[in-house]
Amino acid sequence: MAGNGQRATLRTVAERLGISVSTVSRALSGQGGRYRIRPETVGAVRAAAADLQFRPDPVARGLRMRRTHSLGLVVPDAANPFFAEIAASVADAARLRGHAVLLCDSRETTEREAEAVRLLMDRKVDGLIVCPVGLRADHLEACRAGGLPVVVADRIVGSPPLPFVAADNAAGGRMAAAYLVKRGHRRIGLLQGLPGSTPNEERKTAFLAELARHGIPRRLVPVAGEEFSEAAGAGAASALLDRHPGLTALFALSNVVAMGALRVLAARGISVPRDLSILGFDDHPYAALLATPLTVIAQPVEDLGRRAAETLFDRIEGRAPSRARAAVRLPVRLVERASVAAQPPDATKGTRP
Amino acid sequence: MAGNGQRATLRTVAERLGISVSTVSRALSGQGGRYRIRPETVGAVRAAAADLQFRPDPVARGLRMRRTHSLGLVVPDAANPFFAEIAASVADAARLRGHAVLLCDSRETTEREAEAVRLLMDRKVDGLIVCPVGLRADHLEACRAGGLPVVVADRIVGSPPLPFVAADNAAGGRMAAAYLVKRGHRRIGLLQGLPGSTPNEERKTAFLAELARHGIPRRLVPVAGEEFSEAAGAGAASALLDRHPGLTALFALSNVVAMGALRVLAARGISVPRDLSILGFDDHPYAALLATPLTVIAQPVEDLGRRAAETLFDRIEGRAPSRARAAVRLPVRLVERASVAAQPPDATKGTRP
DNA sequence: ATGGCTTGCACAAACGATTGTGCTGATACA
DNA sequence: TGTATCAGCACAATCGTTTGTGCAAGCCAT
Repeated sequence: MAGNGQRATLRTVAERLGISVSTVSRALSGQGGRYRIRPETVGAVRAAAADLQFRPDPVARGLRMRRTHSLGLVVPDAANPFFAEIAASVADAARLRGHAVLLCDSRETTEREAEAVRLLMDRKVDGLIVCPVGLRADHLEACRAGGLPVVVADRIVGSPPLPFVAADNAAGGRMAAAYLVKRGHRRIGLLQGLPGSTPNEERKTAFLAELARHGIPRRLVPVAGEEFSEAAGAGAASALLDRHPGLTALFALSNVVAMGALRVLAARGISVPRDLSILGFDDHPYAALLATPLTVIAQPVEDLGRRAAETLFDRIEGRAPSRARAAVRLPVRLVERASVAAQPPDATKGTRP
Repeated sequence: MAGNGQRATLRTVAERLGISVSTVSRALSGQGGRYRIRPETVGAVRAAAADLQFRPDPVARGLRMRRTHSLGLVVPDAANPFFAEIAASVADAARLRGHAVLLCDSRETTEREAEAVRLLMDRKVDGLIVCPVGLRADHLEACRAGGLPVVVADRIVGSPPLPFVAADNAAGGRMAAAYLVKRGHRRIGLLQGLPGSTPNEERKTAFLAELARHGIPRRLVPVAGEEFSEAAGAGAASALLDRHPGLTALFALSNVVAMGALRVLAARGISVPRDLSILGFDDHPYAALLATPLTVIAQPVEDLGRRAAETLFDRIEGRAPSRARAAVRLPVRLVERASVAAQPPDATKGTRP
């Protein structure tokens, strides 16, 4: 071991052995056979490289190869447990492949997201995983056009859709409706997230359709909410409570929306599930420890990140043509806790809420 | 605008103007004055660059300049709300400086942490923010020795300590003790995290000292727990409850430890704070919505990340010599909710628990 | 002995930026 | 007229890799 301060480069190794850099490069990259390097030479190179603790410089390699072995991850809010878990699982998947993860937080704005995408493209990441904020996807389409593999997670954007990994939102919506009905609820309010976004529309549409199948037409189901945020969830809950006092249950289309609702219920002294039942979309680590353990439709968040990374690697490594459409749907499941009460069948069935 | 598919390089710009790359480089980097480039030339270069949408390649620049304008962030668990929020604030601070953030998750093991540090050093990050897992810090000392700026956050490691940004743990310990005593508690158990780690020792020492000042000697304060994890917190809570049934309050030294304790209390049907009071270290977004809104010693988590990034940039940009010791302490505060009951003064005062 | 084939490696050109050092023409000055 | 000075730019090396091609030496066959 020759720890002479400076980092070893190919040249260091080559000079020590009195051979050329190209030979060293080929010997180390396993191209010894293809380029007819003598096995003894390869052995000597390996030994010298190990001895000098040679590690190829990813920056130089990136310049030459136009591949940086890194990928970009853009999330709307890195502090949100949902995206934090996605980040964790993406980081893990990337590590296994020897890739680095460049993390950007779009702070829930499309401008920041576009800026992040530009930054990451400039940095020559090999691929991009984006949990898009909103509805437009020009900047993402541009990546695809530029030949940069992109996979979106959670939400689906673009037409035709960009390759995506998402939860089976429709199934979740149906399960939610069926469950609430089974528990005897018929006057149900819907706390939605961002209207027009895929998770919102898929969940909402399936939910309303399933309610309709059970004899509750959609005009009897009040809907409120304008985005996926705690504040919007609180606002939506307040609005619904004020305008439709007869509701017995609320279905919140995301974890933060549910949390916003819980805060206003707590503030108003409304007891869950005695006075009002709540069903949420998205689980989170502390849902079971809440004042009322929250019953939820849980997404497999960790899988979401892992599958997104795998889908991306398929494209990066050319196993899937980058023009191919990937469409991965992950199953959701109902986690029954205590926030949805069994509602005694009542006479007001079908009453306009 | 000439969108001819390929990205513009310095050469593209130079050729369009019929001048050399070096002139273009200097004109764009504001070195026009130092190198006596004619102002009209500079203007023409700027215009052409804008027209061609030239953006310098960070990879090539990184190779030449040995500065990548990126920084590494290593956390023990990216999905933990505490570290997720640190990640979010670091990402934001980095964005403001035009730096990218490379995120690594050490999964709470020192080996992974060392591996991550190696990866990041290889990638030539300009600096490193590490939330260390454990007690040893050889790999971090090695960075410092190698001239790579390092700042540790949350925990303090190394001797002499690496530059750090941490909460005022001792003050937190004192506040906790004083508060519990003020509420009438005298038989108190301590649920610790990783023994030997700085947050743990600072919090514990100050807590026990303050209790002693109030006439509760440390031999009367049972301590359990071996690491900062929910499982360990649960185990420690079980052990304390079994061996010291007379306790009226528990002080948990981290958020996850408190959560573990809450789970066993819930499982055992012990009501908080009626049967037992709980005080936690670390706030989190949903603490107020828990079955019993948790009273905590809150750390300014966002500041922790931001200050760590700022401290790092000071070193990267040479404002602080990298041999200088940075030692930033951030104030903590008591957030009073409902998990600590006022304990009636009792006759068993001083009784061995 | 000579031509051709293989073996085993070296040379050099990229990749795209930065930067020290020339080099040329014009002006100024003696 | 000769030369010193300066403006204004070009040339080329460099960072550390990868990779197409060239080129000697050895071997075989004729």
